[in-house]
Amino acid sequence: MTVKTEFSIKDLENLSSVKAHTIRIWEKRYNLLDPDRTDTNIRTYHLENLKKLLNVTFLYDKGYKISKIAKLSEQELLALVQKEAALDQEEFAIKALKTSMFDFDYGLFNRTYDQLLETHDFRSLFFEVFVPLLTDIGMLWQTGTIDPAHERFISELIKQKVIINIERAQQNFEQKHDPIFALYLPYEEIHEIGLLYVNYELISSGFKSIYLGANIPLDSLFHVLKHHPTIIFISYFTVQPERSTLPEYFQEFQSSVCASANCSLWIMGSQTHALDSKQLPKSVTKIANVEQLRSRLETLKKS
DNA sequence: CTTAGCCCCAACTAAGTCGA
DNA sequence: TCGACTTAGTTGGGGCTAAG
Repeated sequence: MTVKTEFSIKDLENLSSVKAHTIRIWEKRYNLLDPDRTDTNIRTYHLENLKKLLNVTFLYDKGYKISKIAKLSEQELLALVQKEAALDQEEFAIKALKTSMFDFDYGLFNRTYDQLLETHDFRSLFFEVFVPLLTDIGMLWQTGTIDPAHERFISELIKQKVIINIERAQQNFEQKHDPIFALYLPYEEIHEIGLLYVNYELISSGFKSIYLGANIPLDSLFHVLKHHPTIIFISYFTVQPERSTLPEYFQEFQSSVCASANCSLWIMGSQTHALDSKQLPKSVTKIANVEQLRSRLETLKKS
């Protein structure tokens, strides 16, 4: 069997569903393709032309203007196609994960997760799929579309995946950098996924961490500090402590936890977003997002 | 010689954008 | 918000060529 290497404009029309007329006008107006010609001026296309046209129509169907597509270089075109394809996959995965939530279907959840891992590392999976999923679920939960059992079910599964990845990172862990971090949640704070993910970031960046977990009163921190005087605490506030009591909380941290030692607390989470960094006590640092956390870790690595 | 397919050009239509 | 301009796709006509 011989492989077809030359195509007529009609072939391209059939393969791409773009009218031959339109292909000609795209060539004329935007120099989209540059086919060879026969002696009698008939267009003949190569496989490369076909591939390009299929990429162009893929983007075109996504709503990109033909004039914009035409301005892209070959590399830009390819990159954009890959990005859109990834978005497609992620959107599809989020739908599948929601379905798994409604059916309490572990199998579907795990299959979807494994599939995503073929094209994503855990970090991008977490941010491109899990975070949007959790945001959506937050909405559904507020509007009463789902009940708490669904929300718990999916959150626990996500938590498990973060934990598995922490464990994996711990297995070939070697502490490369100081200082040590201690992670905890304050009283009544129920959202643990964010903090777990922070733990994952720390360990995979070569920092040692002590994961204290939920419902940790401030005086427990004091005891940790006795063993590790240079430790940095990280906490994640999404519902607790309440915004109005935050200054009080920081005050108490300052006076009862780090009375004599020099210590610091990094705070993350939605409850902290409105805080003004300048008004915080000097031992307390607000970290707006994981991006900022990573750049701080980079700085620590260098020192 | 007819027919089908391709070429190019010009004109039309529809939708979107812009500026007074 | 209204008319002018821009963008993009379609339609049609006239001409050329190859095949039946």
